[in-house]
Amino acid sequence: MDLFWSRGYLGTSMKDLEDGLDMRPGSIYAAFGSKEQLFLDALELYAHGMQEEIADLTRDQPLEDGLAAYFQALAKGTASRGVGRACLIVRSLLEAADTQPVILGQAEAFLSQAESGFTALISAASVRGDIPADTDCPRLARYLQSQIMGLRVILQRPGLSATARLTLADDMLAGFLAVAAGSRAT
Amino acid sequence: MDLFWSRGYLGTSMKDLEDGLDMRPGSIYAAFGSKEQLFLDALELYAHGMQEEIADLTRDQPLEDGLAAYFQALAKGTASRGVGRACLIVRSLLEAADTQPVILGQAEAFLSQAESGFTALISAASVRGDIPADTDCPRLARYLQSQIMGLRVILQRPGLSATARLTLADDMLAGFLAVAAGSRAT
DNA sequence: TCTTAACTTGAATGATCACTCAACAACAGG
DNA sequence: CCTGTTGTTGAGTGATCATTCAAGTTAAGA
Repeated sequence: MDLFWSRGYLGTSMKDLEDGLDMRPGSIYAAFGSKEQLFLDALELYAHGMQEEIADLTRDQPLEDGLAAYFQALAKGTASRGVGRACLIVRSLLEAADTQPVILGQAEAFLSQAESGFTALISAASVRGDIPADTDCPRLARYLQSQIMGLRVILQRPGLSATARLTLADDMLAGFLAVAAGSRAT
Repeated sequence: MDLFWSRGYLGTSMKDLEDGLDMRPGSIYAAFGSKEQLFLDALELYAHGMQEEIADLTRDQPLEDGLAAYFQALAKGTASRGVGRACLIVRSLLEAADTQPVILGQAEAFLSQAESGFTALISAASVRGDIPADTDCPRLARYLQSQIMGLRVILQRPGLSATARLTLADDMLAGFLAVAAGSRAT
């Protein structure tokens, strides 16, 4: 998975995979069927881990604190799946856009799944009282997801100072809270 | 440029370029030197156009209206360089991350250039009085840029309803204005 | 120890990759 | 009409691509 994450689907050759998995081509094909299927398996593994990470955000703390900690971790590069790398699903979505329909479809599906995860998170927070009770949860979830996407992409830039990263994380949280306070169901 | 934009650097073969440019390999190499150089030229062309687009945002209207129109255009897919495709520079940044250092460097440089463009835009808006005069312009520009990145990436998803897109654009603007109102220089 | 099934190996496959270059065409100045 | 220049052509280069498969290895059951 790490190989695909750092090099992308097209950028990862079977040679790379042989070395990374310490398997010979025959074994790889016996186990996974094709390079594409292996990639899809890796993508699913990644997406599954990300789902857990989303669910853990508010395990022991209110939404605001969980998000604050998450944004900070992203900015510092200490988040488990955000070490200076944009989301693998986003990466795959962009890479597969016009050329790899199967991968595109899966990436889309996993993003939709992640959106549901955020919706559940926000819904629970509104029940708990962290945010207004009449919040339009799917709508706010979509906003949150696109904020995280933007943050993770911009953090990919090598030349961005540590303070700029942290300030950006703060602003992201502020923006989210402002929209959360205002995005009521109609 | 359109070829690279839709298929990516690795996903575009010389065969594709021969067809797209209607040139034979010899002419392409005589004119551009290498596939990488051709890509860099295309990236520069794209970045240049984007710079103009940024500058035009507030040509005849206050910042808020210009951004609102831009977000709407992105959501509807009518923006000139946002027709359902994420930014080529962002795409290249992700694709080149660990494998194509030269392209990575250029993508980084163009993003930094775009950030300057946004800073100038915001600075002018604060002088004009659209936003508080003591705004931390580079900081707000970074926030705006990451919002646009997130928006354009999420709009790349095929399965996203038209109303969801427009609502998201509205929320983006609301988030930006809230952060703009609060992000003063210290 | 023999049989059998499951798994691994790595050389070989044809396709495609980015790239080169000797031959050729187009045309301007003399 | 020749000559020099500039640009184009496309078959050909070796490398690398994803993939296959006959042969070899391993291990468990009888």
